[in-house]
Amino acid sequence: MSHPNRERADRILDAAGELLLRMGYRKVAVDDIARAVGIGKGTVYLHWRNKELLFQALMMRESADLTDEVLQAIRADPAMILPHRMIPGSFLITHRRPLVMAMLRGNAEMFGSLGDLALHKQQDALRAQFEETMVRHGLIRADVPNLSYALSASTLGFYLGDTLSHEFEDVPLEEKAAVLAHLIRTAFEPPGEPDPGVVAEVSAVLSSALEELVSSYRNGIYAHDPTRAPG
Amino acid sequence: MSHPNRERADRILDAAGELLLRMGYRKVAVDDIARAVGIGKGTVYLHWRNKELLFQALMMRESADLTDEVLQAIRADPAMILPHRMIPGSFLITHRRPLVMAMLRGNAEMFGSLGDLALHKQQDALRAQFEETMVRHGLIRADVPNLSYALSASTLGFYLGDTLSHEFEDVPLEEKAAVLAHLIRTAFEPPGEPDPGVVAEVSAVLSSALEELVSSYRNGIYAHDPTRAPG
DNA sequence: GATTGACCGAAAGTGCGAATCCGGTCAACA
DNA sequence: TGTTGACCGGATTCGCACTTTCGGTCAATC
Repeated sequence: MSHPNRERADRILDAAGELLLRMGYRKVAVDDIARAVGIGKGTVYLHWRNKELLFQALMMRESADLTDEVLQAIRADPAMILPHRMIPGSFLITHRRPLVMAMLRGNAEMFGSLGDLALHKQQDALRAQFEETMVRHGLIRADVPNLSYALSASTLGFYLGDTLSHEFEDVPLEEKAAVLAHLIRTAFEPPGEPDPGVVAEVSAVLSSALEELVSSYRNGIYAHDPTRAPG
Repeated sequence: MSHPNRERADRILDAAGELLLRMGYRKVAVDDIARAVGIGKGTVYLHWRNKELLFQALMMRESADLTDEVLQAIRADPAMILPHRMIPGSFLITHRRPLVMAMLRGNAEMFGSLGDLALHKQQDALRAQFEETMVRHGLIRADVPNLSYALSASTLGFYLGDTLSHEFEDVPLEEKAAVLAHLIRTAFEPPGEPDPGVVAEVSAVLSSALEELVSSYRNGIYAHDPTRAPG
């Protein structure tokens, strides 16, 4: 069985991520990555069929790690699934991952035509499930019009933040998260304290959904399909 | 007194706006504008010293017209000054002005280095006054952290809307405005009905501030400074 | 079998003179 | 006095040959 070292694959992705942040997709040569790791260029192609798949794997790993961080936070405190904690929490976690930030800001300089492909599909599915679960358990108000759009639009501005305007770029991230928390709680959550039993149940449901997403990401990372026989 | 026709100036700005939308700042030649109006190129320079000032005048007129529309809406119904009506109202009015939309989306293709200059300064000042007045009269909650940032970030996503993602691009504009209204009311306004007396008073204050802004814009449009004597 | 780097060809970059475009001016004109 | 468009020159674009870069392969090597 041809099983290229996973540890080596990770070192390759480490180098790729570092170089990607520094010089952008187009300026990073596969050779650069190989030399940074101290291996031959051909070896990189033992792991992924081409450059694009390599970087897709990199972004998958980033997504997996990020999702895992959220998952851990929920495990540490199930009340984290409440929208006004979950959303600002994800906001903070995401902002500590420059590659993910660059990706969802659509940084065209950094990712030259690096299509997100199925990556967003799964996230969208999860978000839909999140919303549905929340509404069903009464953790999000039923009277919000067009909930999907409402959440998306309300949140977007926080992520794009000082992409334009620079006006608030030195407001501390935690303070921005606090503002987001206020917004989500007042506009999307029902008044009063949530029922601990419901929280525990929803927490369990979402945790397993997140687990599934993480392992789905992880599976995609090292799939290089070495046995590609022609004909 | 050298007073080039204001009506002609307006026709020039009309043509400039049309061409700007169609081909972008760089591709619009002053000659194109002149020919579209049916006048000589030199005549354009009787109105503005150079191309950049012409387009600044165009954007000023857009801003003036937009602001005036908001003003008229307030005059027609003073309750329009309530945040949950004012902000979605401005949202709708703005979205009907493609040039303004392009400008605040920072459409670099369309405006090549066309600095906003003092244009944003005044809008920021007005926004600050709006917020301060609202808070002082109890029309916006006092417990919102970092109000300026909160309003800005909450609103931004609605304006940027489907610049990214395209996911919600065929949600009707009015529905988006309704979502925004819900957001603003629940997150920024105090519960209960506002006092009609307060509404009338604030309406008067804001109206005169808007009037001032409109005429400030209008003054800038035709200022071409023909008597520029050297040293 | 795993690994490598010389090698290939396509594609992108470079240098540079020629051609073109266009903002801005102003003498001529109405 | 108001208007114009030919004209100027700086900047941009174009054409084109040449060079370099780099993704991907594979015979040779370990």
